[in-house]
Amino acid sequence: MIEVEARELAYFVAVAEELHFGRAAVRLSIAQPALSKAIRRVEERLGVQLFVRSSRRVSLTAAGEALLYHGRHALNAMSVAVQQARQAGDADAHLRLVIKPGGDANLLSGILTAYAQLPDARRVDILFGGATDRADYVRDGRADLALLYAPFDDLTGLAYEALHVEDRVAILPADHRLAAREEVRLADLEHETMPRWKGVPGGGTGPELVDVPQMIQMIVLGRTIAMLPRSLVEPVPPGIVCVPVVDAPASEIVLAWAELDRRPLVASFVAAALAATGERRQAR
Amino acid sequence: MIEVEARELAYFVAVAEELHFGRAAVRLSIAQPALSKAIRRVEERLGVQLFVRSSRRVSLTAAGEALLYHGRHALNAMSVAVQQARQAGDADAHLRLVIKPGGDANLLSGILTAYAQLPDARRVDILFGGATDRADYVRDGRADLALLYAPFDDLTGLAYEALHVEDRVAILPADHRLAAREEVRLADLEHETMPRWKGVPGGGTGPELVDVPQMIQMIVLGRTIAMLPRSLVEPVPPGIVCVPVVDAPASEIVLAWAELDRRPLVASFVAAALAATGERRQAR
DNA sequence: TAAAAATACTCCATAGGTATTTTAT
DNA sequence: ATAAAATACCTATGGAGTATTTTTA
Repeated sequence: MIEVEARELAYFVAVAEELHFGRAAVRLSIAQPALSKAIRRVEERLGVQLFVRSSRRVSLTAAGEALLYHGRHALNAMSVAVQQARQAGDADAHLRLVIKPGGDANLLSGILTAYAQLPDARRVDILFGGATDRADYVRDGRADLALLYAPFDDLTGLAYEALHVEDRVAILPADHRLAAREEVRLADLEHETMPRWKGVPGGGTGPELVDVPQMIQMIVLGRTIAMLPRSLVEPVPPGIVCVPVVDAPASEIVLAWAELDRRPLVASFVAAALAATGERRQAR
Repeated sequence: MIEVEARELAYFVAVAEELHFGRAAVRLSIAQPALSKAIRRVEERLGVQLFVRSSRRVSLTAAGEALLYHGRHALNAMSVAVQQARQAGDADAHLRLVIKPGGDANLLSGILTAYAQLPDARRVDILFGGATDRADYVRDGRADLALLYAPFDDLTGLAYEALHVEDRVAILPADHRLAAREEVRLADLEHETMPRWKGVPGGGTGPELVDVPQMIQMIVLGRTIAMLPRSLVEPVPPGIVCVPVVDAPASEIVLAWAELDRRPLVASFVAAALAATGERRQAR
């Protein structure tokens, strides 16, 4: 029935990430021959080669790529199962909500107030995640809920409800050629310098930015412009102008949780949040 | 790092399903004391009790319920990882599409023809699943793609594209009081006898049905009426009348695949299917 | 020739077996 | 009284260690 043990899969993932048996063995705190043997064992049982080895280079086969991708997910699911069991044992564990500092569009206090009214309300721990990893907090069980932005965040594996829909604005220095416009279109911004966001692949050709204050700096200096949901630049700092981008896809603030997490505990919070923000949208 | 091995988790799931250490041990082909010890070991490492045992009854704790639910998913993910690795090693494996016999609304031949034109087309194996388990074929890796019905099938863990949207019709015997109507509303059907479908919890109060031909029988006999997407009763058999239900949520035929499956192989088929059916809808 | 993986072997931790006891209905 | 889980004890498989050899850029 069980073809590969979780430990063996973790060994494989370590080697696949390091592409070096020696370093992977160190990372796993086992000896290199034991690791070599374990991987060979797995290859034998699966009947496929996972690595192409030479004494100078280790690389993944197509089968190895597939096992790395799905294996990471399986290991994550194993650890989630353990965490959920632990937490279910603790009858009055706190709810954990992860947000981006300053990224709640002023919805949070209303939500928390509404939730606190419920008879089954638990204490809520607010965790501060980065711009890009809050979804992972939920996927790997470090948090129960997250405030995320659609369509920016990857919502794979999550269920969600939209709390707030807002238009997107171009954020321009006050002396920019488009700053006086009532509205702009995506085509107007086509040749403008847009920033890259740290940890996010793709994006524009401009400076690499870490957070909004730094972005404001760069815009005031005329080094870049940006396009964001309006709430992220409220209040509008001096020297900056926000112009609605009428044809950009709308941005949504969504409350997300693990798709598999059907605890009433979580549903209650979501219901309270929806009531507090007055939105009704269809859940997945 | 690894807190519970896959084998231990499988042991736990077996006991949780049987609620009996002896029977679970038989099912797992190990001795009962070994199983008792393994479960105790897991409980010890997790620091939570999973079962309440007496010599007459075994039952799950809240922690056990959580571990059963998430553990099943984790074990499934482990087995999917293994299967995907095996299949990736086989460079010209077939695509596996699961459908319900007669449930393709005549879309299938067009899709297959369009797909066969592609330069990277593989052979397509058509699997026949039951009314309710086709989604599971995809979730556990027995199939790569499925034709499903929204909102009937549970699409958790799947990504999908809608191929065809159709209205729902009330299926009535020719002598029914509503049979002459141009259209009906849900309220008109409120006190009618609706069938239960085998393997589907809930539903109406009428006879338990296995398939559409049997349903037709029961409707002709006046034992029940039903409401289904129109394509499932094409051509309309004699003695039967279909009347559109104007306020029922629309039914969609969707082409679904595992959310985590991002193989170009699958994407190609989906693209061909969309082109062949002429629909464009947003994927998840 | 040197870095790195594979092989050879040894050992022991532990999963699993059998026999028996304890427990709760 | 009895069904069923837990405990006691034993065995052996195989995972992991050290030392060494093989491989190829």
